[in-house]
Parts: sequence; C-alpha cells; structure tokens
Amino acid sequence: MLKLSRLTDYAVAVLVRLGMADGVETSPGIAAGIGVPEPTVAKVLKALAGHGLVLSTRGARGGYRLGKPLAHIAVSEVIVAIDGPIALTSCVEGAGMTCESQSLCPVAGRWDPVNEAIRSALSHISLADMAAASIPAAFRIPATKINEVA
Amino acid sequence: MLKLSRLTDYAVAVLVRLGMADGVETSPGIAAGIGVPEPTVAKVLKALAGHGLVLSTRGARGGYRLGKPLAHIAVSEVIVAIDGPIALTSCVEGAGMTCESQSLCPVAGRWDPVNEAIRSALSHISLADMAAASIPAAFRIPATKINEVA
DNA sequence: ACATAAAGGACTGGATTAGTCCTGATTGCC
DNA sequence: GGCAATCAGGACTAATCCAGTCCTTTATGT
Repeated sequence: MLKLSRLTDYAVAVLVRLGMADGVETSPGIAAGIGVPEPTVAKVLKALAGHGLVLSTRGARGGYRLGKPLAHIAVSEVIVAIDGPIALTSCVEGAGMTCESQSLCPVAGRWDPVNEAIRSALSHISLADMAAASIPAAFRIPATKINEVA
Repeated sequence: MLKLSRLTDYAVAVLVRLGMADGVETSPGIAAGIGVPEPTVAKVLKALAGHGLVLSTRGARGGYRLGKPLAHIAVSEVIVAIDGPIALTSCVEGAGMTCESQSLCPVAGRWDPVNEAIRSALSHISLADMAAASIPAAFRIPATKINEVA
C-alpha cells in the first residue's frame, strides 16, 4: 500500500515532541506523552540516536534531546533512520543483486527515476513543516481530499 | 523500507510489455515473456483490468491489451491499482478510523502534505518514461528482443 | 460441442514487522 | 562508595501482511 512502518510514525511524533520540550526528556516520559508503549519508544529513540537525529545523555537525569532543530530535519531522514534506505523495489538495492528474471525484465533498473523523485519530495519537507500547520485536533482529514487523489 | 509490493513491479513490466506488443496477448504469453509465474501474472492482470489500465477480451483468441498508451499511464495509477490508495500512514486512511493515541499525537493528520508530495511526484512519471531507455544498453536487453521471446 | 481464455474468490506458506525482554554500561546523587 | 536512574544493544516472540497457488465459473471463437 506504499505505506511506511508504524515506527516511523512514532519517530515523527517523538521528534516533534522533543522539539517542543526545553531540556532533555526521558524515554518513559516521552512514551507517556505520546501514548505509545515505553519499550517501543525506546527502540525508536535508539534508532534515531544512531543516526544523530537525537542526542542522548546517559546516567541519572539523562535523557534525549534533538540533534538539530526540527526545521532542519527532513522527513526522508527520519524514514531512512527507521526504515532504511528509500528504494521502492528490490531491483535497485544492492549492486550485486541478481534478479531472477533479470534477463527478461523490460524495466529493470527503470525505477531509479521514481525513487529519485520520491527522495526529492521527501527531503523538501521538514518536521517543522509537519509540526507547524495547525489542524485543529478535532477534525482529521476531510475524506473528500483522499478520494479525490487516490 | 518504504518499498512497494513486488506485484506492482510485475505490473509495470506487464504493462510495458503490452505496450510493445501489437495485438492482444494472453496471460500465459505475458508470463513467459517476463519470466514470472503465470498465476501471479494473471492476478496482476485482473487488478489492472479492474482499473481500466488494460482491456480484456474473453474466450478463445482473447487476451489483454492496453487501455491507453503508456505515455498516459502514470506510475501512481499502477500503484493505486495494485496496492491501493497511496497513504503513508494509517492515520489518514479511513475517515471513521480512531487512532488510539489520537488525543495525544502531536502530528495527527500532518502526513497529508507528505502524501500529497508523493502522489504528485508519482503522477508526473509515466510508464513511457520508465520504458524509455535510461540505462545503457549494455546492461539490459534491448527492447527489440522482447517480441522475439513470445 | 469443444477448446481456449478471462473473472473471481478462497486458501496457504513464508516473510516482514511490531513489540517485549534481558543484560550491560554510564552517570548523578546521597 | 554505593545506589538508583537511564541509555545501549541484542535476542526472542507473536502477529500481521503479502506473494503465490488453486478451483470454479463465465464468455467466445472454431
């Protein structure tokens, strides 16, 4: 369905929340804040820390803080941190890969421009963009908008 | 990994192949041509037919042909036909959906611009673009060879 | 009539992912 | 110096989702 993993969704929520906090926040604290089980949030935070999107401080009174301002974090960075590289088909992943129907496939390798287009689109949207615009919590998306495009 | 289903990949291969054939082609014929098991190709074709991307003729000497030229088929159409609507997160899917952490989630509904960006990017790339040679001929098979295989 | 070919749905095996848990390392506080 | 808090990292389990297969029905040409 071309959907990304739920963990990525959590990651965005976590980062936005961190962006609104002053100092450091602990993993349990964030978990409580966004309503997601603590171990799961911890997992997400570890992944984000591994990519430098958040900085961690260990020990008592430690916790996490943003690695850089929300405005400088692109959605694509978050996706890459959690889900790995953005590559729509397995064809393009590894150089050494051998596709079974390689010799027959008429579009082998042609997904590249598509991947590129998506990467580009995703790297132009920052978390600040997502956090900013305010949809009053009450209404989610009007269904009309969805059906129209799909 | 933000990857789309393998069936979508097959769908593109199928459509491009149909675009190069003159008349109708049968499901087994296409399957042999692109090196994918026949039942799977049949499944893909059914989905494509359901969305009008291919037209079917039943009975003896029947088969499939393109519903419109490759240049007029956007990648997004294929994805929608096979994988369903493009919606990165489950938040936006159904209007009636209730997200557990709805009241807490700080980015509720904020994926919309992202979805929109991706839909836009994907609808600007046609299958003709993908079929058009972008890869050095050395790598893959020249298009001429395809008709011979059938 | 018979052979060919699509339409449609149901079922199964495998892969991927979310979520949990455990152990270890680091730091502040008493 | 010891204790408690907190991150780091990996292993494991359960659930979900998807690719692939099969069966039955309908339609059409020879």
